[in-house]
Amino acid sequence: MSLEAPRARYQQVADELRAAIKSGTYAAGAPLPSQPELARRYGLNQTSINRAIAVLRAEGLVRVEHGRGAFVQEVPAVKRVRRIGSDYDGSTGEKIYEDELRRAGLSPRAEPVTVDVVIPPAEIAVALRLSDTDHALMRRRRMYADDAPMEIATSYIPMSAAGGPDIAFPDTGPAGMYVRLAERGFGPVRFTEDIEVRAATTDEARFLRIGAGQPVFELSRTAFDSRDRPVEASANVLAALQWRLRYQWRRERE
Amino acid sequence: MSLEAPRARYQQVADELRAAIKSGTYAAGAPLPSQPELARRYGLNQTSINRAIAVLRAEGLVRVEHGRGAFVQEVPAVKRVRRIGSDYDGSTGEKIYEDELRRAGLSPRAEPVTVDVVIPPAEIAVALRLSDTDHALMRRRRMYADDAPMEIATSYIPMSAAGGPDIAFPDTGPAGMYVRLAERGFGPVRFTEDIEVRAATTDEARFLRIGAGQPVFELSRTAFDSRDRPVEASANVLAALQWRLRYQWRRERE
DNA sequence: TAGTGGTCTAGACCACTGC
DNA sequence: CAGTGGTCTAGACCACTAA
Repeated sequence: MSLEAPRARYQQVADELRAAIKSGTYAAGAPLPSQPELARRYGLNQTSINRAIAVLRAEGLVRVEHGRGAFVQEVPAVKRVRRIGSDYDGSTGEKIYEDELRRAGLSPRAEPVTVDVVIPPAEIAVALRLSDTDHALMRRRRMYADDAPMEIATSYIPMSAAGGPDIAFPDTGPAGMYVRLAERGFGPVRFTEDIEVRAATTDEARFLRIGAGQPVFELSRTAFDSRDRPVEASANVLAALQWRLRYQWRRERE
Repeated sequence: MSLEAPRARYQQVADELRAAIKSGTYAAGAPLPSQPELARRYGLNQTSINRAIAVLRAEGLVRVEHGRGAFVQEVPAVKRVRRIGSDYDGSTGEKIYEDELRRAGLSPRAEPVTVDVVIPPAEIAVALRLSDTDHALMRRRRMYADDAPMEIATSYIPMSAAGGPDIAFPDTGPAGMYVRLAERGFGPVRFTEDIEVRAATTDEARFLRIGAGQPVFELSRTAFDSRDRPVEASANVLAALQWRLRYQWRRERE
C-alpha cells in the first residue's frame, strides 16, 4: 500500500475503506480489520488509523463497539413517510408511517407512554403561546423497529386544551389524542412541521445507538385547531443518517 | 484549569468551549484562542486541543480557517420555508422562500443557470422512469444569500417533456419552467419531496464553506403531471446545520 | 488473558495567512 | 517572518470484550 499525495493519509485510508464498504468488500454488519492490522497494512501509526475510522463514524458508515471492533453500519432501507394532502384521516401520518414500516418487513413497537404535567421548555412554550408559568401535559415514548431503537417522541398539550392527564389514557397514540381533543372542541386542522439537524446529545446517542455528536433530525410539529389556537406541539428525534423523510402534496389549483 | 474525570479531556475542553460559545463569551464570528494558547490554559497537548476543536467543527459551532484561526460559526436565523396546501401558485415555494429571505434582511441571489443535456444519475433516472440511455435536460445553479453560499440546485427534465434546451431560456427560475411545461401539456400538479442527510462531498463543502464531511440536506423533489408522469426531478443541497425546513399543511376533511 | 478500540504525550514538520 | 491550524509518529496506558 502506498500513500503519497497532497491529501492527508488518514483521509486516504478513510477513502479506501469507504470505497471498500460501498463496493461490498465489507458487507453490512461485517467487522472491519482491527486498527493494528490496518496500521500494518498501510504502514501507518494506529493513531492515524483511529482517525480514519473516526471519519467514517462521522459519516455514519461505521459503528464502533469498544473492545469488540468496528462494523459496517447497516442502514435501514425504510422510509419514514408522511402523506400530506392525500385522503388521509388527519392524524399526521402515524398510521401510514407504521404501515410503511410493516411493508418493509419491520415491526414497529412503542414503549408505554409516560405522562407528566410540566412547565414545557422555552421553544415549546413559544409554539403553544404559553407564559412562563403555564403548564402542559407531556407525553413521551420511545419507539423501536424490530427492536432497533428508532425514535424519541415527545408531545405537549396545553392544560387548557387537555383538561387533565386523563386525556392520555387509554393510550391509543397520537391519532387517539386528536380524537379526544376534537371531542373537547380543540380538533387539530392545520399543521406546521419544522425539520432541524443538530448533533445528538449523549443520552440520545446512547438510545439511538449512534456515535456521540452524530447528526439527528429534530422534527417539531405544531397542530392548530379551527380557531388557529395551537393545541399540540411535539418533538421527535431520530438518527439523521439512517432515515429519509418524505412529504407529498398537490397543487391546489390546476 | 483542572480536568480529571472519567470523561476524555478533549471532550471536557469541547464542553467548556461549547458552553462559552452558547453563553456568549465568544460571540458569533469571533475567534477562539489559538490552539497553543488553549493547550497552555488547560495544561494539555496541542494535539488534544485540536481534537476538541474538531468536535465543535463537527457540531457546526466552529468554523476553522487554516492559518488564520478558529471562529464561532454564525448561524443564519433564516428559515427555508415551503407552504403546502395554502393559496400558493404551485411553483413549490421558490417565491415564498425568497420572500422569507428578504424579510430576514438577506438578499437572495442566483448565479446564471447552466444547461446541459445529459444521461442523468441513477437515482434521478429512477425517479423520472427513464432507461439507461434516455437523456434529460439538466439545469444547475448556485444560490447565495447576501453573498454567503447557500444552496446548490440541480433540476432534471426528461427530454420527452422538455422538447429541447430552449425551454430553459429565458431563465425565469423553476416557476417559469413549470409554466412552459404546462404549455407543452406537462404541467406539474403533484409533488414528492424526500429529505436526506449525508456527509458533504469535498466540492460541496468547499462551496458551502463548511468542514469536509459535515452534514448536508439533500432535498429530492419529483413533480408529476395530471397523468401522473414524472416531469421534473430536482436535487438541492444545503448545509444541514445552518437551516431549518418548514412544511405546512391542512387536514383535508374536517 | 489476549485482543479490541480510546486517549494522551512530546515533539516534529508541514501548509497557510498576514505583515 | 511569526503565528496560525493540520498531520504524523512512537510509544504508552486505559477501558472494554470475550474466552
